[in-house]
Amino acid sequence: MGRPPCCDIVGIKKGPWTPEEDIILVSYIQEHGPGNWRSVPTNTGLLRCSKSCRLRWTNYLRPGIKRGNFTPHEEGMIIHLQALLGNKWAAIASYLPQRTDNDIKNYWNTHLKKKLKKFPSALEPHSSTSTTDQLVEKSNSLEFASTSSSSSAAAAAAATTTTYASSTENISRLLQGWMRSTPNTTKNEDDSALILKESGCQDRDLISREEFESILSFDNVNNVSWDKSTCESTSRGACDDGEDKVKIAVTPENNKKQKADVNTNTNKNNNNNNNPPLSFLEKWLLDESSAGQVEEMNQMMELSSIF
DNA sequence: AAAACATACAACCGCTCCCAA
DNA sequence: TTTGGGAGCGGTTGTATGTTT
Repeated sequence: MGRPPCCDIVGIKKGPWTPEEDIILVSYIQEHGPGNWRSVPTNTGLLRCSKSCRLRWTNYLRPGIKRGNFTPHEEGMIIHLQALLGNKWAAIASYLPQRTDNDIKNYWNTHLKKKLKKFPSALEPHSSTSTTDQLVEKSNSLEFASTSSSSSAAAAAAATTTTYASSTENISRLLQGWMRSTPNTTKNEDDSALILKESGCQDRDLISREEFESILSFDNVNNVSWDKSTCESTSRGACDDGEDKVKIAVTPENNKKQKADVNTNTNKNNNNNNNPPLSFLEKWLLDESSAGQVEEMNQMMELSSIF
């Protein structure tokens, strides 16, 4: 005689979440933090089961979730990680922290499975050797590049965003303020420079104000603003007021710290998700053709649809 | 213009795992 | 050691939206 599933309880609401429910859930988590999902419905008055609340948070409302099209590099990562790990979507998602396991799973089922059926060569192994540091460097720079290149796609997506979607974006914006005030977020200028470096910025790179702010705000740097003093201290460079651009410079100290942080994150990932050793992944991650291969596949797909 | 079909993705369901009592 | 409950994961479904006929 087991108890009935929580979702079978009479009075529990199912189906799409309303903006009002989202706000209630977000404000509750803002106050108490995620976790103890069992108590969320009773404490908030939401007519949802705990599972539904957790799912809504992790797959949709959680800050830092990247929406919109997957980049060729992300595609490549998913394809290779799927080949390596199988349908372990949570484990795969740990390598793509901005994507949810649900998103990756959906993308695999709707896009990649079909593509791979047509072009199984995308799974062929590639060889290369390099250090873990190089892996991280490349991974980060690819991430940065994809963020920039996907801006037009993001803009297009934003143009077609529904009223409801807009409201969830507003919730996300509210959450950014919360994230900045939570512990363990990056707070000082050294860390800001580090984030810029981690985002793929090189010494003396000239990046736009938009990029500068998006990189830093995404990584929860407190009170990032676009003024000369911030630019100078944050990026160890200088604002070009006329051009609205900032010159990035990264000190050797930051490189040192980056290594330490990267190691911490790597260990964390491995501990939490039983991920495979990095040495295997670095082989293909560092392979330039990994992303290119997917692009090539996309081109072939386009051609095949024409003929 | 409308119906039929295809696609994308949010959400649900059922199962397993983990942990505390 | 066993057991019950909570959390997390992967598979699947339902529905909204877009595209084609």
